[in-house]
Amino acid sequence: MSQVSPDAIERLLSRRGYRLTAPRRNLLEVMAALGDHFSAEAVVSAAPEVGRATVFRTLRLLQDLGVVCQVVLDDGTLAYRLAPEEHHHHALCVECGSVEDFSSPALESVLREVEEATGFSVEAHRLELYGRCAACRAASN
Amino acid sequence: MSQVSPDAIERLLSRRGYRLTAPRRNLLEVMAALGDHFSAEAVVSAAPEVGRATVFRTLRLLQDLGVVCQVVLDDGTLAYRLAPEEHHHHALCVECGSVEDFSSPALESVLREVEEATGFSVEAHRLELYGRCAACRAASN
DNA sequence: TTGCAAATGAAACTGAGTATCGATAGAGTC
DNA sequence: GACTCTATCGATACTCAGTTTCATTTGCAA
Repeated sequence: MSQVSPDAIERLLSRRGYRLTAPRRNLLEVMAALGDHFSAEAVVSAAPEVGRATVFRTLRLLQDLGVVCQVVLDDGTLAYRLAPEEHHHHALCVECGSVEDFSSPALESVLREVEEATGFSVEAHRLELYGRCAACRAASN
Repeated sequence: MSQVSPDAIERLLSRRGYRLTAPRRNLLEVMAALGDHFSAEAVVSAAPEVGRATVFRTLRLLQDLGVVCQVVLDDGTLAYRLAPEEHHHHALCVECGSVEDFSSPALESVLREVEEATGFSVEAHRLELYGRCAACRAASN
């Protein structure tokens, strides 16, 4: 729920043996400033000093570290998001475009059911909801 | 669950007032032959007589008609699939790459819970599972 | 302070999808 | 069967997303 601070991520990086480079610091600032969720391209143009390849490398590194996650938009394109390390899902508002995280223990038991019914063993999953957030519903009554 | 036949789709097209053109017939054959799931690019190169733009237009049309659906692969790229019209989800085997459809009434009640807890009204959703299918599990013991 | 592997950046590439617009061709009508 | 009208098509060129390559730079541990 809480946004991860660039500082905390920097500490995580060095703890894991990754170098604390200027481009990485730079990108963390930029992503925090971009807010909610952002496209890779938005990061590229918000950090013109940083090379394209480095942006994508860093995005992947941060995903591997679990501090950035992918968001599948309703049209199927990908966005990224600074996110809590815990497993969570996204609720995207089709009206204001905001993204909320949520987690659902009940979903886990649904997956367990599917496993039993099909013999498929679930190792990972994505769940994305599209709809209207509380604020937008209130606004339009 | 059952694969939709090109024939049935052709009938659906004309019933809805769309023309039954040679490229469309062609693409339906190609998609059926590509099987399980396929990238847009695979369709483009499997149907060299059909223009790029037409492939994408047709993919979108078939999605709107509900006979083709998107599949989000584990790396976030999109694939397509001839699919039953009913709402369903995908279980992707990371070993053999196969896709199985499933549906889960229990999931619906999970969504209802989320709605009550957050005030978010869910209009659509995606759920993709990644793991190992029954056949691959049996094979590798 | 130095050395070297990790990380970077420029540039060119692939892959996925869109836009434009003149040409083509279903399919209903006569 | 010919006609016509509009949906559809295809060539082409474009954007956006992400990768590859490889020579250069730079954290940081010794």
